[in-house]
Amino acid sequence: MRMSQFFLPVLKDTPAEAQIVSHRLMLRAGMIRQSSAGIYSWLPLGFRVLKKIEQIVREEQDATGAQELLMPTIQPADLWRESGRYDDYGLEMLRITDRHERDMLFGPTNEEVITDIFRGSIRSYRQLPLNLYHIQWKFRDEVRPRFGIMRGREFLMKDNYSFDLDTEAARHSYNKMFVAYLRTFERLGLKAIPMLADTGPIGGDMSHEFIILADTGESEVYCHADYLDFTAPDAGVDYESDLSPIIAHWTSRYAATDEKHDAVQFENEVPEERRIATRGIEVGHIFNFGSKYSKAMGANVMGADGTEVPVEMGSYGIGVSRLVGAIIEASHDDDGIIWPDSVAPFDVGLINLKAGDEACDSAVNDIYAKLGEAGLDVLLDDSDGRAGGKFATMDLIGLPWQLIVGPRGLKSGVVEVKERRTGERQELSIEAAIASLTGS
RNA sequence: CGGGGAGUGGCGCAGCCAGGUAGCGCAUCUGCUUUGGGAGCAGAGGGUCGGAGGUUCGAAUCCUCUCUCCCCGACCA
Repeated sequence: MRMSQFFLPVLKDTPAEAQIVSHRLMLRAGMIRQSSAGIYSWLPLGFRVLKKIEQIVREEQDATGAQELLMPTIQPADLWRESGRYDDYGLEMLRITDRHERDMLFGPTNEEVITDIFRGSIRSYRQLPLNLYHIQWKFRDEVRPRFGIMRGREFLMKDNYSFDLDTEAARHSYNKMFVAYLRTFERLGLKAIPMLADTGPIGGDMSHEFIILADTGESEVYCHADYLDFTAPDAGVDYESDLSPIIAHWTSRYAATDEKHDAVQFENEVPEERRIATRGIEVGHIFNFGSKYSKAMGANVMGADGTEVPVEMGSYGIGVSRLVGAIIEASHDDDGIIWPDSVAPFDVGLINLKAGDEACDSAVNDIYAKLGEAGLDVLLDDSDGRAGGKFATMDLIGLPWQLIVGPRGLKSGVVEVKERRTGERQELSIEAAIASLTGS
């Protein structure tokens, strides 16, 4: 992509409304624009990142055997009356009336719709287990949206729903998602720590929030520093095998949000120098709720013994749009964003320091073509701006690598490769620079 | 929902208290010079001052109502 043709409205000044760093950087880097409180448009650069994250989430879901579908944003109120949540959900639910005066709503979540789909088509335990997910926009009419995309009213969420015959099978479905989440967040370049979460009236230990540590997080969290060195299971993990050892490992140290925090236990279990007390951002939440919805909505299956039982369900959410902000909170410096390779909107920023100069233009066009052929996504700054502005913009939008081509270097046959994360620069021949970026 | 703050050109702001017909920086456009970390000079364009009502000879400025946005708190699978 040539920057001269790319819609990238970067801002030099920080917009007054933005308080936290991810919000400021997303606005400045031309990733989003606010439409109204808690509702944003995604501009091309931001949308690229959103899609990259979405794709990683999708791949890790598919690896577990979960199947993607797509449910609507607008749902009928009647389904929610059946589950009993129409009145319970409160003002956070955006209620809509259509032209026939039917009560509708913009879905804040999808348990009712998925349960309706399930009960209409599944009759037998032989069709289980089943895990369905979608990645869809949600709307929750928060009293006070804030932190830009991190706590918006409209947000993109991956949510899935597992269906099993009994609690043992449901636990396995739960464990699968636990492992998939560890892998997903690791691929996104994040250290996400599973923390025991409140299960409400359901009880039990089958609910975890996945939290990344960040000063700007919304909740206070306490955990053992060992978690920072844990590594997620690799891609070869067998989801049909017994996953409980992995879960045991990842729940072996103290980790709790303030609602579940026990100061005495924390001090007893964690040596002082290993205690982490900071703030965190919730990026995922997995939950088993048994037969709460299946009972209320009549989602039953016939068991092997010929008796009909309500299906055991769980739901699992990842805040896809929130992750964009969360990654920035975890990875930035004074100059701007530092994208992990896996979600960067482009792989390389190619800077032509002197557009219009014959030698620079031809070298840059040649490099651009070769990097493209090698499968890299390149953003070429072919504008006729000044060097300082180009460097500042490239640092701001945070592409992992910069390749800087200027008349001075070209005279001695070299270009500069800069790693955004470390700031390290290397002068290399054009061929060597291409080779280092393409890994060949 | 309680408390606080703000709406003036695309962005950041001044002007408001002590009413007199809108200004600064950045950005944009033109020209010249410049060119490796957000250039200089000269010129130009762009604003129903959030909206509605009122007071006044005259309102960005005073009064009333209203809308929107932000911050703190409460709230939040």
